Amino acid sequence: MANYSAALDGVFTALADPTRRDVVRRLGRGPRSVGDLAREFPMTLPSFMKHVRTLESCGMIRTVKSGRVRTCELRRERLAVLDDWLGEQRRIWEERTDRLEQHVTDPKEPS
Amino acid sequence: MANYSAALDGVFTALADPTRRDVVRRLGRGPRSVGDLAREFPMTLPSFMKHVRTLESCGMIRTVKSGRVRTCELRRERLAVLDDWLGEQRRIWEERTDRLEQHVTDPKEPS
DNA sequence: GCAATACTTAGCCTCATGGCAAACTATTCG
DNA sequence: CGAATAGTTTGCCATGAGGCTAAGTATTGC
Repeated sequence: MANYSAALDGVFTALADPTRRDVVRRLGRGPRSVGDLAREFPMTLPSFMKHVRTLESCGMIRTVKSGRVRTCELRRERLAVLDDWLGEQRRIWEERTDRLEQHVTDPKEPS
Repeated sequence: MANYSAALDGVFTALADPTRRDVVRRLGRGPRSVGDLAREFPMTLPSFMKHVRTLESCGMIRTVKSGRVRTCELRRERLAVLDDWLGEQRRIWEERTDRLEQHVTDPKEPS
């Protein structure tokens, strides 16, 4: 469970941008080519490609070039890092809640 | 379920920084003062305060100043926006999976 | 082969982010 | 009151993110 920090940095940063979240959402319905996706966003292709590269380098998507077309596919399993982080948070909260309840149950606990 | 985009921007951006994730983790164990927290990070107080403000303005924490001490408290419920987003993603994926399975079940489906 | 298509690369610009030091304000302790 | 404590404000800086245009490369259709 060591240090997922770099992975978390990448995934959270990638998803912090609405364009990239939108790409993830669209790719959820199935693979698409870069150009095909890009047409749906109000920016130039080079700009859009940066988002694709960002998503790829944090592992959220996989891309393959075949001929002159680059196809993007979502890597759903990558969101596990978010689940893990959320899970860890909740574990910490529950520990705390347990401690608090213990104080209530056993009021002669030293302050 | 309209447009959580601004909230998502804020929360994802806040959590994209390791210092801020760390603050969230520490606050999971209970409220702390700014100075108390700051001592555990290798940066100056003003720099640290920026992180606190970022977390506060996206709603991840609440802070109250009493006397000369500002106390920070986690707002656990704020992570619901992440749960919602993850949930929406999964819903989309499942819809897709259903469609794919339908093609397998009913192979005379037109291409 | 030539033109159109689908990216890629290069270079540039602007703004936001994260960090700093110095100086200031407001509380609290002795 | 005066000093120490706990933040806060200000101003500065370097870097990186996200966007653009222009020009280049590699495929594919006619």
